[in-house]
Amino acid sequence: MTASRTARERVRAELTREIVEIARRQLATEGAGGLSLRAVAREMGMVSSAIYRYFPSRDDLLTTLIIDGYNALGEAVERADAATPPDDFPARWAAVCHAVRDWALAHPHEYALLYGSPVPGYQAPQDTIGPRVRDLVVFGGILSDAQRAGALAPASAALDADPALASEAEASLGELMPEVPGDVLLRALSAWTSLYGWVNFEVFGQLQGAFQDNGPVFGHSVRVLGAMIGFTRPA
Amino acid sequence: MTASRTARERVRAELTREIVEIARRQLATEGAGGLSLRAVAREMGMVSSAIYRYFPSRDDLLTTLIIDGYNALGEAVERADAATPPDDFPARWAAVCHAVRDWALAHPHEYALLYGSPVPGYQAPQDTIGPRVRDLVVFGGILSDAQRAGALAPASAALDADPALASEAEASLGELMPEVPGDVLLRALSAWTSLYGWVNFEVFGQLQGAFQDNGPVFGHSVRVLGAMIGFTRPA
DNA sequence: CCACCGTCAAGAGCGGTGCTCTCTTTTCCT
DNA sequence: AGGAAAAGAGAGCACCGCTCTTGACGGTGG
Repeated sequence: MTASRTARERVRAELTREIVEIARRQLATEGAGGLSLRAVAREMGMVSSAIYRYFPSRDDLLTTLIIDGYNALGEAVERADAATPPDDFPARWAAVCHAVRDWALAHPHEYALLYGSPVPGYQAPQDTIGPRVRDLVVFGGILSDAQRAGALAPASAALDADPALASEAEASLGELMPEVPGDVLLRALSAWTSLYGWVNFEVFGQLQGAFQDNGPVFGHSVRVLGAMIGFTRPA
Repeated sequence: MTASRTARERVRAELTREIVEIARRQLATEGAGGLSLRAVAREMGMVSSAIYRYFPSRDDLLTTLIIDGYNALGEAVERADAATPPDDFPARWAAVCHAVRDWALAHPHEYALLYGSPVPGYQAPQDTIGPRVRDLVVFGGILSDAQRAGALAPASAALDADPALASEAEASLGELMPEVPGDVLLRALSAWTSLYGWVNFEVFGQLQGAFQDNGPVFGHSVRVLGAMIGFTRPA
């Protein structure tokens, strides 16, 4: 009974998958603005209105692509972290950074969809908040592990944060990265924004021609930021 | 003679200005994607094709808005820096940072146009490179001044950069911020990306709900980054 | 076995877009 | 005053997202 029903549902799932795939390819070549339901339909040999059986609107298709994007980036980051010795915290931080940059450079339009200007009139639904923080979860794990292993420098006295600020940071980030003191969380936040700031600059062409090869500069920046966070090498 | 000629040219300049103004208002309310030449024409009581007498394409209008945006941001940064005691380098750095953030939060759509995903199919012409770096020029001035005043910490031995990297940084950024050693330039670059990374996150809604008020967190982050760059307080 | 009913593709159509072309009107210069 | 240059008006092209209606297909209950 379900077999026959799934017969229909299977072709539906397959078509849905194909739509998303074609859409992603168009996204990769044309960018988010160039994604056109009619073009997807054309490429599938469908009529444009038929697409609406599968995605009620362009925004819904976009949402799917966004969620997929966050998941792809998150997986890349998770893989990079998992492939690094768990007690070498500077290396894990560097692995995460390079994973983010590499993925972004490999999928610039998808990255733009995730971290660029929000699509006008598009409001991200709640479904995106889970996948959206997968990279942050990995980063939080590294921080927590380092803290537990005593491999995180304490806050420097010269730069201690307002205690209220530190505790607010602990409250809002404590779930993702428990046990890490607020001071360190705030430093880590700066490093995190620097990572994504760099990638934004690079993907969006802001530092075009500044360096012959951005890779080494990025690598050095990652080391500097790791030191700012306070990671110490394994004993 | 020129008076009569300017009679026509004056109305042309006036209309051009009005087009840009309406376009900027639409940009502010609708976002870059919602900018429509037809809507601008409607609001002016013109026919859509008449707009093309003033801007040959939508992209050209966008370019004007972009240049204006860079100039507005640059001016805000310059003003903030000029209003700060010239020998208080941490304060000047902080002033620049807050100027960038404040302007971005006040003009989110214009900011998105400058630092968000590039508009698909749009290639920034050469005219933008001048205004584009006005903020960076200010930052470079602060760095150079601090260096000359001996108010910049030298590179820490533990984090010295590859000499080739440092010299490449000096070569590519030396014009904007002369006399600053490459090591420091690389640290400053990290701080700069952190600044814009933060503002990106905030303007694009990425850290929605993370903090009650982002302002103090940003302020602290700016102090941390200033310390990372190596600014020291005036004697 | 078959009639039924839900699912789906197809097509036409609406209002919108950027942009081009032609035609007329206005303005300026000689 | 007359001709050239500039500007506005209008129609039209190809595209877009999206909606509505129509007809066909196919799994399911009687």
